[in-house]
Amino acid sequence: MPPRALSARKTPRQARSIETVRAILDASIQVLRRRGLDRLTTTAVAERANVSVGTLYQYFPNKRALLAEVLREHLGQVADAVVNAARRTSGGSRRDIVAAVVAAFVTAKFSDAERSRVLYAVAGEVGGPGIVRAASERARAALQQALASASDAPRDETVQERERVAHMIAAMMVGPVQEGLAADAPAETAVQLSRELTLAVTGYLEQRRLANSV
Amino acid sequence: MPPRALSARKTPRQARSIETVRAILDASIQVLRRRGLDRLTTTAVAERANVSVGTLYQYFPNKRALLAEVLREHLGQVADAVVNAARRTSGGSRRDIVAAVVAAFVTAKFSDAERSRVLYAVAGEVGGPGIVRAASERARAALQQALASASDAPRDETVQERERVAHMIAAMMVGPVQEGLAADAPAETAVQLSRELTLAVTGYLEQRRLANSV
Amino acid sequence: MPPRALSARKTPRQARSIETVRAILDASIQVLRRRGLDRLTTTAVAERANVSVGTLYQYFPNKRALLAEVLREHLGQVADAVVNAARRTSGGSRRDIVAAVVAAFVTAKFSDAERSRVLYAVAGEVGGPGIVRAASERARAALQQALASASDAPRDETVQERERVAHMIAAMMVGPVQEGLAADAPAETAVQLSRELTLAVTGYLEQRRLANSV
Amino acid sequence: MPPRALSARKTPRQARSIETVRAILDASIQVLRRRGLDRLTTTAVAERANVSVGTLYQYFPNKRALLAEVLREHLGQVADAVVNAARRTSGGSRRDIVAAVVAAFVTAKFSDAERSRVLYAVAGEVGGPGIVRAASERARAALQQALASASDAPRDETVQERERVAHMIAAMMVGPVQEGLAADAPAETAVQLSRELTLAVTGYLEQRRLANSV
DNA sequence: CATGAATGAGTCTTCATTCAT
DNA sequence: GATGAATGAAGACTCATTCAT
Repeated sequence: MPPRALSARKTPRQARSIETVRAILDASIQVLRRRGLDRLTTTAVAERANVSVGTLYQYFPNKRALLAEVLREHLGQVADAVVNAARRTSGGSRRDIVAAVVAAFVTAKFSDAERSRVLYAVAGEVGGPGIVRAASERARAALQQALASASDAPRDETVQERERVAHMIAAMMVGPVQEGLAADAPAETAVQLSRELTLAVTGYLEQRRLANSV
Repeated sequence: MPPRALSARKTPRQARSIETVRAILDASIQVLRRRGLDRLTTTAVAERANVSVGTLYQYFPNKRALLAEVLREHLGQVADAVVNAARRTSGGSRRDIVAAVVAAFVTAKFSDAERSRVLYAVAGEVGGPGIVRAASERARAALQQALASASDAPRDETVQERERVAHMIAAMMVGPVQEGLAADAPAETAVQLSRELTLAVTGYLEQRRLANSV
Repeated sequence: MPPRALSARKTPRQARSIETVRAILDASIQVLRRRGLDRLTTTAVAERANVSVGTLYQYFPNKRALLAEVLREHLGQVADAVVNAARRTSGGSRRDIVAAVVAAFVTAKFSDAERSRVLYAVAGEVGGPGIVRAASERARAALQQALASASDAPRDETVQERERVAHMIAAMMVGPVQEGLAADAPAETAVQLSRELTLAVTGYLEQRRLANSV
Repeated sequence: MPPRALSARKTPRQARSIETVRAILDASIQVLRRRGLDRLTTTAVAERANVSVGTLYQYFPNKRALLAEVLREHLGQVADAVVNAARRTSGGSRRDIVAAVVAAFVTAKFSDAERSRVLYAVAGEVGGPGIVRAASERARAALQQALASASDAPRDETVQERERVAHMIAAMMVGPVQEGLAADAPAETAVQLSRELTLAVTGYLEQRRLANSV
């Protein structure tokens, strides 16, 4: 695997190294919080992580790679949550699957709301969209599989349709969650949001069934 | 780019001035396309607009205000389209209203897909979220009013519920459209997307009715 | 007289022109007051004078010439006051001459204290020292002549000595007045200052006599 | 140059750093000499100091702070000289104190005449007057104390009067020295100047005594 | 491996000055 | 003569990245 611009320069093996990388990653989010993306400097990140800039560059080839990693990690966790929910409910009713996935997504995003919020800008950066796509692709695949295995899955659906549906569902959740995060909404919003989103997704599936059965 | 005034420095009155501002605004999008947000320089914009940097600064107090205006204009047009669709179908069935609004939103976004795409990063910038909120607020209000006046509007819905619903619908559309734009999808996608989104929104309303009538 | 960088571009003959130049000169001082020398722009001056920049450049070849004129005018008035005082008291006692000259200088400087204060920075600019020298030269010459004609003038003083003395006296007044202006001192300070300065100058002359008579 | 911090960004601890700061400070004066204040650019200073602009900004937050430091250093040295002279002659006759202080001031100013000269413009800048005041305040305090302790100090003088006198003396010296520096005068002038100033100051004290004893 | 001083290309922004109307 | 939009050279300042210690 040749070194690429957006991947880490070296995979840390030592415990010490792992801690350092952890500190840098966390510090990045702190700085993102306090100063915003366009005033995030590598020096500021290093300072907050209590390491020198040189050390930062020991683990990340450049600033973009650092931010990419931060984003990747966050989205990875969110995707993990969704994948787990999908697997856990696999074989259940479509409504149960949907409810679980929606709840997992919303919870993951709101568990560290500020982080999710500040990372929004990073997602728009160069390379960001690709990372977003990768994560959502993974989530989508799990969701698609779960829905296909649902006890009440429609038998006559093509793979292509299933893909499209899973895509839609994954995408549908993004906007409302983003807006919920942007508002100064507490945990209460999250619950509210889960319910509404579940209704929306369930309703979408229902409408599709009706439309197809005509 | 430190936070500063986001409004224009001088409102152009002369025909000549209007053309100049137009050129600058358009050039900004060109540069956004070719170089991306983080390599967008005021000099590059001025050059592409065939004016001097000085002239650019005659109309915009700083770079951020310029980008804010570009975003504001774009979102304004989208909001206009949605508002018109909502007004046009006001009094009709909820399904018709939804179909019209969804179609208007998708069409507006896809009519200049590249512009929509590149502006995504700008929306994440400082100040961007506020502009996004302003536009979506306008769209949401129109949608809410139209739904309230729908021939099949539920009588027992509170204003608060109506607001929440309109909010959800407006937010639901964002993700799928954004993803559709990110893909190299042609006009075909837009049609597809409209249909699916209409199903989703209609389904959402339907589910809410069922849930409330229990 | 060929056009030089620091002189006005054209001597205004018309009443209208004179008013305009007056307005520009006054506006310069206003701007100096409100924004300070390094934030004084030709546009700001023109605006405050209610003329266009173009008009300003009709009367002054460049910014430096404008500021030079402002300084020249101010120092000219001060020099005039001193010259008049010297002439008026010519033939009187040295003490009377000194008292009159000191009072004239202090009064002229304090009559528009703020103007004197803001012009201090201008005097340090390129060309400023020359203008200062010209004005003080004129004042010094008058003072020298008056002292030479004093009823109690020492008979055995060489021209060179007289020149040196007049120089010293003129220079001695500068520091205390400058400092008085820098403080937020009211008119009271001016009176105080005149007295002290008169003592100092008189004392200086007295000491010189004693020294010479030894 | 908007008003900002006038103090150093980072206090140099390393020997290397101290040298660097020294080089920058000296280079500033060189540039002031060759190009004058208004053509002094941070780049030019950095170049002459053989460092990069970045390094300059590592030690000074902005251009103004740099110039302020240059001025502060110069005036500090002058004040030191005066303070030392005052302390050294403390307890002696007023004439001796005055002679020593005047000589110290003139010598300090003339020892690097060009530097003194070019710094004149800097003193007029925003922030300059404050620095000047601070230095002269220190000098004045020392002078006041020395005069109070003089063997021939008037017993009936109030503290307020003593303050005023010291103020006057400190201020009186400024003008003649400034003018002496502006002329292309060599060391000879300095001697001449010291003598005349001593006469003036002594005369001032004498006149005050006469005035008070009436 | 860590450090952090040094680098300097790259940006934004200002403003004196011109000149077509 | 007056206007003020346009110009663009110039300058302050930042910050990702390197590398000698």
